[in-house]
Amino acid sequence: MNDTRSEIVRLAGELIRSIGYNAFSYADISRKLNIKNAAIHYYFPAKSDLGVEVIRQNLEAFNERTEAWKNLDYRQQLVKYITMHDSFIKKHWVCVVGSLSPSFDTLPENMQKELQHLVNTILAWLTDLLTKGKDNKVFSFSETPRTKAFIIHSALLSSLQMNKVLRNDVYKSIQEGLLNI
Amino acid sequence: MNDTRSEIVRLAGELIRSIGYNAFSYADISRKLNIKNAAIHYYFPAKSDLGVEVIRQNLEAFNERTEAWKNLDYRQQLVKYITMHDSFIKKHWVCVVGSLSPSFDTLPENMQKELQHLVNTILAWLTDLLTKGKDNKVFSFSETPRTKAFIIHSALLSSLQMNKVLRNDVYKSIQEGLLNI
DNA sequence: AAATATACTTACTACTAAGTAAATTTATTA
DNA sequence: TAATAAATTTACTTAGTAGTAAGTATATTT
Repeated sequence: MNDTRSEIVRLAGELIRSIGYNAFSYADISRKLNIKNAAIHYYFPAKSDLGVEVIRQNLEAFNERTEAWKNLDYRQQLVKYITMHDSFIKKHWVCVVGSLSPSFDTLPENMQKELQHLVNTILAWLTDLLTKGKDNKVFSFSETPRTKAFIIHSALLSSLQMNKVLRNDVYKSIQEGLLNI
Repeated sequence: MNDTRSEIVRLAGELIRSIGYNAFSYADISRKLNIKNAAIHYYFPAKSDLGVEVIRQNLEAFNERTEAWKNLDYRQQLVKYITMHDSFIKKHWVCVVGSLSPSFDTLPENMQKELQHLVNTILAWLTDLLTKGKDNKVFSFSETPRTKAFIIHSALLSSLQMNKVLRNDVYKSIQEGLLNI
């Protein structure tokens, strides 16, 4: 993987997190990299190919992280998950899932499939963690682990969105609330 | 307010909830209403004027509803709030806030202001309800009412987004989890 | 050294978007 | 009924957008 290609993907990722998939154009990327529009089409013939690659790399990064956390205790793993996107706050970014989900029906099919795959992977990992943590009395909550996973994931994802709109303390305060299990 | 105008706003609202503000065009609306593009510009010179009106009407509708609920007991009011968007599920719609927030930075300034106003109103109402319910021992939770309001609002909003992506039981299951306070 | 593949640029097509000015039809009022 | 105002169409501009075909310079392989 050469430099230009990975820079394109990196920038596309930033653009998706900050303004969304439909709002960015190949011109946004080519301008910043000092290349021509067509150079991006050389690596990613269709915009959706670039979109798929951003999602794919996000999934890869998630799998690498959770793998790296696997020897931590359950509570520490939950903390890692919940603080995973702390650096997004001052940039006013949302996560890839939070960015793409509301406009899901406008996305090309290959991106829809990849996004579903990403969401399922995240929810499966979190459900598994909550199951083990509950069984071992590390966590205590009344919902099923899967429901609790939905709630935690949803609240986190949308706290990044609220951070864009309100620019206040929502994110920090939701985090504290979620850790309280 | 004449018929054409209100039909334009109604359709714009549907489009925002289903595909988002940036993804819909005046052509989508004019096609369905059998009018010309320019007729929409007569009522809403700029697309952002139409966007503002959709948000404004959403706020108005919220205020009317909460006003209508005010004689119900606290728990019933919470149920009303949490089930407010049940009809969106089979249409795969998200709420206006959930649709516009991720692309907040691409929105024109007048829409940003109106959206902030809407979110603040919702959170203020919900915080107030949770405060009163907690004080009267109707609800029991350990977070502050404001934090709890953030969590409930966030989880709900993003469960609609997840419903678009996963098309399964996320929404119902989050609802049940949230009512359990 | 010749042939070939890689990484682009140039220059374009086809299309869609928001927005506007002027003309025309439809409804309301004097 | 004439004058006026409201609602809309016609016809257009401007400014993008994704995508493509053909060419070129630079490496890499034979």
